Amino acid sequence: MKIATWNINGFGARMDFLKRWLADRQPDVVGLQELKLVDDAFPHDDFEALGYQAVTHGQKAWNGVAVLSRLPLSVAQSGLPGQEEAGARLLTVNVADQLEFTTVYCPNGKTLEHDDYEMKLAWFDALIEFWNARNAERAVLCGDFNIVPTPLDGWRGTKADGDIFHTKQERDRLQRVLELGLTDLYRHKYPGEQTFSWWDYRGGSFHRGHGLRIDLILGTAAVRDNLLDVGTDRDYRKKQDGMTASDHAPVIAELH
DNA sequence: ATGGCTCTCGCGGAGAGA
Repeated sequence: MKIATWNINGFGARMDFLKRWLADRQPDVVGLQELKLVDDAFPHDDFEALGYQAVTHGQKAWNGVAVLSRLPLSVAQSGLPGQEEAGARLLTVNVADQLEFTTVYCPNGKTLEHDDYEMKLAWFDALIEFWNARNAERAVLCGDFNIVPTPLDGWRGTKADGDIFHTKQERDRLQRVLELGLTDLYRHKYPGEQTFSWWDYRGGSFHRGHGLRIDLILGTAAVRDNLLDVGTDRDYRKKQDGMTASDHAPVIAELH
């Protein structure tokens, strides 16, 4: 089973690029973030023609998450309880009674002084509470976490410590998520390697290697123990036949 | 660098992203 997470930065702007990627990589289950699309506008027929059932939790212009799957899906949770005002950022589905799959678009925070930073921390507290109440043996929590887990995961290393995305408060929240029984699949498989999943559009960041690893696939022990491989799909951070890429690349994990 | 791209809304240019 091939699972993936991808912040597509606008479904409308990325649909053709997304279809190309699905046909090329053939993932079984995909969590998408930043659709910036209302649910009614999602072209389900187009994706069913490609073999994918879709479930969306969207909103106009901002945020929005979805799961695409080649296996039957049922919705378990749409929206993080108590955090509705933060926007459409969480979707949990059951995949063919084989896997509980949650995708998240965690708040950005903007700056340490902005109200959104406190909102980000509170959102993570709610996520921890939400996950703590779940108990599926085979579960995945994936998405855009908007936190750089350790200095190894950002191009500026320890020089970025304390900046937004790199604060102790944010990293402590992520650590508490992991302590709920989840493993960061990439870091588990490649303990000392550096890879990124996001690069700024500006200033040639991609080609200069100025990126961050903020898109994560976390799994329970049952998922981790069935991990074959995991990595960033860097080719899809690049333009494809004139189609612009998202500023995030897909992250793909292959499981037994 | 003092955010230099790209997205959405909507028709100009502002706000957000990370």
